Amino acid sequence: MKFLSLKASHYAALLFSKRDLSFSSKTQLSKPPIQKTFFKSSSKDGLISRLCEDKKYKEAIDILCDQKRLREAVQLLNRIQRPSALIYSTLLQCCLKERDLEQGRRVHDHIRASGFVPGLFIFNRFIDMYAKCGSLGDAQKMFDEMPDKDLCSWNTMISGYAKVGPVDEARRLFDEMPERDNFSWSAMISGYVRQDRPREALEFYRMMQKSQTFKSNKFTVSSALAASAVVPCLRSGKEIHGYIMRTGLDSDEVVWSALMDMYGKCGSIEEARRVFDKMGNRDVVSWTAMIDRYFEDGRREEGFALFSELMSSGIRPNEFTYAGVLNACADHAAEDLGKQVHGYMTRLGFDPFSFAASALVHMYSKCGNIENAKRVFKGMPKPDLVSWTSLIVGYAQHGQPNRALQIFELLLKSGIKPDHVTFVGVLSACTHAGLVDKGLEYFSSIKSKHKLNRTADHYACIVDLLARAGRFEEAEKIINDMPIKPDKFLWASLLGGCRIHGNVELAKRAAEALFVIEPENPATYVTLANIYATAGMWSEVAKVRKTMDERKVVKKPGLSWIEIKREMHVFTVGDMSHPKYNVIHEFLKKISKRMREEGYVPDTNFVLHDVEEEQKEQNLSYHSEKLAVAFGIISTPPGTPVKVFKNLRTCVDCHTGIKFISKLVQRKIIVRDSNRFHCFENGSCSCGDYW
DNA sequence: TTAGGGTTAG
Repeated sequence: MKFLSLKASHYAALLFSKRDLSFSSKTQLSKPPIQKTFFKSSSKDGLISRLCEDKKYKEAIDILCDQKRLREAVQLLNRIQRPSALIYSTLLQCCLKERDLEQGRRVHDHIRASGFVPGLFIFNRFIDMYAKCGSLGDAQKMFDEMPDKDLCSWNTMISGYAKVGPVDEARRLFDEMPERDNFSWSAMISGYVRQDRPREALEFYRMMQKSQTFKSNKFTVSSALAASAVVPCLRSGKEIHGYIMRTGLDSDEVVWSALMDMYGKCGSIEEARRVFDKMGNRDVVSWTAMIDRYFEDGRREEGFALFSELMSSGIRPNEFTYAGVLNACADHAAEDLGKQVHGYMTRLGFDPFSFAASALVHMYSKCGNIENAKRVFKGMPKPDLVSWTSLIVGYAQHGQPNRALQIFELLLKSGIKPDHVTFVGVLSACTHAGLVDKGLEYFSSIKSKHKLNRTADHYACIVDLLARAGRFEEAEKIINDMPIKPDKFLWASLLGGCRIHGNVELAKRAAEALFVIEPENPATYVTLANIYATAGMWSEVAKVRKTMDERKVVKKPGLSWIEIKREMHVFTVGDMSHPKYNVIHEFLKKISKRMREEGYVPDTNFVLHDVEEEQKEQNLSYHSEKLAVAFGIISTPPGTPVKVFKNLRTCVDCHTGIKFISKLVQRKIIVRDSNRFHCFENGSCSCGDYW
């Protein structure tokens, strides 16, 4: 399972941070400008009852809706003799906003029972509410029942089918429409964008441009820019930019944001920044988009610096902002910074129902602080599927796979339906626990019990599980019978299993498949060579190395990093550039001697080169995770846990070595590698040597 | 007095 994916650009950022290791002083976040808390407003019950006594129901309903007390607001209907259209409209709008279909239906029932005859306006509100609450059937029924339809009814239907439902159905309606206007066109374009069909969105945009009757406006260009960003297509984005400048649409801030975001997503980050700098009215969306584009581009320092600037600008961050920054913290395992962001969120107030809260669970989970992840999760009034899944994955990767499975069972009891990502977490928990048969059961339940389609990820997980356990025949049967094409993750898992069990023949097949899919990935060559090396097949090792040279494949450098006092220290294999290198080296030399006395024997199988044993041992002692662990130990007081992060999987020898180190120095050593967490304590590891 | 746009996670 892909856990920590570092793109080439991320490497650049990490390597850059070797020279300038700390988050710059600008990144030290300043004091928050606003002190305000959501969900702590004093109860307005007294006022509401007074208003009801005075029969001022509309005002009472307004307050209840404002406080998200929709159920009570709808209940008030029973006390009103003849509710006005305005009251129904307010309630429907609130149902729509809260996506509360149940209350929406209750309003509908009330209208039917009361004999109120809805006009066009209320009909349109109903269509909108039903469609956006996900009940397209009801929306369609209302639409068909309407005695008269206006352009707005048609547009509401189109925007509801295109937004949440099948966009092709919206297209059918669009074609059937007696007349169209700008709303109809923009609803279609944005619908295609939302349904992840950006090329068709652009096609629609061009069709509109070509038609003489309709002119593009700020709505259609923003959607078209979003479509260009998703493709991504810089050329069409630039074309739209030109159109915007020619037609004066650049007076709108949303258009500017869309423009900036498009440049960022099309890889022109500098151009995005130029647009951002030129913007007259930057709002929280434009700030958030710019910050996220930096993170996406691996420019962590700039992203955090801009976030810090936002915090002092007086503009209040929203859940998108928090989610973006927290995810960057999660990716870079920057827990201290993540905690700081959490502190700001608590002080400024954040919606515990929102995905900012789930981003917190994710951040703590991925940084290995499962206790905090659990604490945040427990504080959520209604944890969403993402939070549940984050916690499951967190436990799975943190050496408590059985706990992960317990959480999954609790999720099922809560009534929330798991999706395919949840099952990736569940299957990976089984893998980490070595629960092969249990994993097979879950795998089969995805389709039979939960009625979900099994994805390539699920197949990769199950093959991983079987291959690690050495059950290659079953793994091969699943591969042969699967209805979808095996992907690179599946073959890589199989190859990994072959490495553990020294299955040379199957390894060759898996590697061949990988060479077709991604000939540029050095990991395949390295693993295959290691399998040959373990089997003593040195001529084959040489062949693999030759192929690597011919195809100009370069081995991905192993990187480990450690955060000490909010400063990031990055190490590569045999790294001598760190200012404290001498002390680190001295420490490693001394501890190696004590490790041998305790019975440690270096495992030299996993060194690619066919060199003398002694030299191989030398190479191993310089692996980046050992350097980072050593630096962590010498830089912190005795007893402090050491937390190290690695971009690749940890090697067998380092794994054994760190077990010894944890015992000798009496420290808890946590290593997050590209696949999971290893928690070393007193000579053993939480993964139970299963990774 | 209804319908259309930009930031988003496991």
